[in-house]
Amino acid sequence: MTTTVRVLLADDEHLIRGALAALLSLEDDLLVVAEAATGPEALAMARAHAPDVAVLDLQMPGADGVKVATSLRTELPACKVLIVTSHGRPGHLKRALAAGVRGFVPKTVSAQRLAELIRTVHAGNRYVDPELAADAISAGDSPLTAREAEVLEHAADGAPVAEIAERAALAEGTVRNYLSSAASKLGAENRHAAVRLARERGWV
Amino acid sequence: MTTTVRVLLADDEHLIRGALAALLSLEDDLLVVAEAATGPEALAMARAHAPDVAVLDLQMPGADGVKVATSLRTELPACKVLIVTSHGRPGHLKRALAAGVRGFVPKTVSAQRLAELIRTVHAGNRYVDPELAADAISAGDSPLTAREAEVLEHAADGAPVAEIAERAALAEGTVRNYLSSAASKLGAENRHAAVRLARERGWV
DNA sequence: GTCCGTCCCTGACATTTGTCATGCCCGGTG
DNA sequence: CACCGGGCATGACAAATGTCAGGGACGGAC
Repeated sequence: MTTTVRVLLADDEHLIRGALAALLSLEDDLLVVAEAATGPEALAMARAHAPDVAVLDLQMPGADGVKVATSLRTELPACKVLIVTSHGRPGHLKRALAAGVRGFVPKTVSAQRLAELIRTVHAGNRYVDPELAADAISAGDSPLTAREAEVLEHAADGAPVAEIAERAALAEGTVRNYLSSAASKLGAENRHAAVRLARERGWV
Repeated sequence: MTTTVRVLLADDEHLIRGALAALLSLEDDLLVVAEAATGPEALAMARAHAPDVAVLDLQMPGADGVKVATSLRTELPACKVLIVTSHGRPGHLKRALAAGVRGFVPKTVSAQRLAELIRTVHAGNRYVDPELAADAISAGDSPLTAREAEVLEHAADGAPVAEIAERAALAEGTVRNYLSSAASKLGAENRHAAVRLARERGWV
């Protein structure tokens, strides 16, 4: 005998969410009990409906899937989290696993496969997409120190050094130093390319 | 009496494409005759099946929705194009309309609404999402000259000026000049922020 | 035809950014 | 304890970037 799995669906794209809800409803052991379009909404819905499995998009307005997962971990430990994403960055996978996420797959999987995976994580097992896992392993850990990452983040929008220095409460020379060492660690020509690379790998 | 509308579905995310195909099939006047995951594939499928309406994702590997639309316009003038997108940048809408696209909507619409819109464009009418249209109008036209845009594009990945100069066959001083004027037109502090802004508005 | 505005292009100069040598503090090792 | 090694922080110098004034080409207005 199979019990019914109560599912929460969170994705900012109505089109996908609705379509997915319809498709998952075709599986007679899955029941979509709630939908959400933003991070905070997902959290509220989870509190209200206490689903067995939460399917979260990685990028949502308000709070991303990993942040929601972190909150759920403490508030609803019984609720398993499965993350789906369009652009899989290595660092995100690592953060997701650290947040107690049970599954991590790209949106290129079929709905059929997603249904299977919902059952898999509900049964207490884990699953991460092999390709994303390989990427994460080959990309490895972030080589950046805490300050380097912090400064790089402040530099992300192309702000001049003076502004970064003020925001980080550091001397300009120090900021330049961190940016420079971050860039060389990442193999980038300059800080802007470094920002791009760090973003791609999910390290900022 | 309503005739059957033959639809081509192109999106790189299996999950969405499959779900969408299933949902649109519920409408008895819509028939999904082909699916594609990349730009070139969409083009090939369109040639093979000559659909009435092509529903294209804006961002796909190989060639984006607008490029595909441009090719379709000459090869299959009878095929109406409807573009769906997750992140609507003002400039994209403009380029899309210039390419003869009949509809332009964000992925936040419901499947029900999408089905209606497929009928709308099939009937020969146009439809663009009001909010996206408002954004496009308020953002206005690109204030950048041809050269400014070209140089800005070369600068997009954070390359040093010397490299940009070589790629564009210009003196370094000239390149700096274009970058500077582009930045000031966009109200950016420096060229990197300028690149970011131009991207957001879809001007590069 | 001549004027005016705009785009395209350039080199010289000022400013910002990247690199280097250096010093402090802290935790782990012998 | 004395000695690393690594992260944190700084200022001085070299290199890249941004700014400026100006010149040539072209098209539309008068």
